[in-house]
Amino acid sequence: MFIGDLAKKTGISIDTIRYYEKAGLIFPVSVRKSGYREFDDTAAETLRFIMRAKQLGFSLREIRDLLALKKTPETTCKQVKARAEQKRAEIIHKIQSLQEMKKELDALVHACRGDESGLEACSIVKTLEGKEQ
Amino acid sequence: MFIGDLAKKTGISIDTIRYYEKAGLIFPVSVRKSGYREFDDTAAETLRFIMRAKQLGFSLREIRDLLALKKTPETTCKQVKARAEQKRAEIIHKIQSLQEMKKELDALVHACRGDESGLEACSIVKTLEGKEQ
DNA sequence: CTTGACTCTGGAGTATACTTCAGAGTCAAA
DNA sequence: TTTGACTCTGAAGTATACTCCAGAGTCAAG
Repeated sequence: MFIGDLAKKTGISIDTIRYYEKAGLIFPVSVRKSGYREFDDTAAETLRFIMRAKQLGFSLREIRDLLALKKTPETTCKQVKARAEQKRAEIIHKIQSLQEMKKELDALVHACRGDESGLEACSIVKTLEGKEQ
Repeated sequence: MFIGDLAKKTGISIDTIRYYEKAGLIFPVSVRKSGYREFDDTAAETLRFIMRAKQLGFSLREIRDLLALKKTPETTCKQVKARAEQKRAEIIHKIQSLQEMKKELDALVHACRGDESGLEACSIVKTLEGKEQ
């Protein structure tokens, strides 16, 4: 699979894939003498992981670290586990923040009639008027 | 409260606060003839909201939209509710993605002895070897 | 072996989100 | 009223994450 096929398969542009390779996030399984890169399906999986992680606010550097967990060749088992646990804690924290935000929005949405009436009658707005500028 | 006090209170730099003001995320309660901005505690709350939302992968534009939900002065109740529900759906989606990631990390962490042994013995690495490059 | 689509490298350009700076003016305690 | 810390504006600079481009070379079907 050349880079164009991978791009089509994942919806990520060729330039972005090359950028990710320079940033150490993804690697071709082989490179021909011509410089042509060849990829396999795990590359597509990795790209999907990158997209998901990006949407969740992880930087490319952090994503590179997450991916590195999966192929560290010179650290001990203990170190690998410690990094996995740290990332797990970060993720739990993000989930909690999002759940707080969701709860706030739940309260707003459920209190609101959601009809064509003006804002004077909107309970979302009423609820918030006392709290925000 | 001047901008420096707000900066100390929230840990966000003066310049960043001014940048957020230009981007329409935060506003002083008043501005003196001298140009000096005055803020109140709701500004600090807003800044904390911004920090939280940023960590979760929302762009400044999206955060501005979230904040705008709280003070829309010219739309109908229905429109406000629709936007709240849309943001709620986005947040639910983010939570689901994070929970998938957490599940993956859970499996890795719990399967791992986490001792000083080399990577040949590390179950995290073993688990992933078959899946990633 | 030609041809058209594809890929390469390196560098420049763009959007977002800050960050720094200069030079001028403001605040309020003493 | 002086003084030292603080604030203002506008513009330039930085980091991250792409995005685009030129010019040269490669691939594989016919």
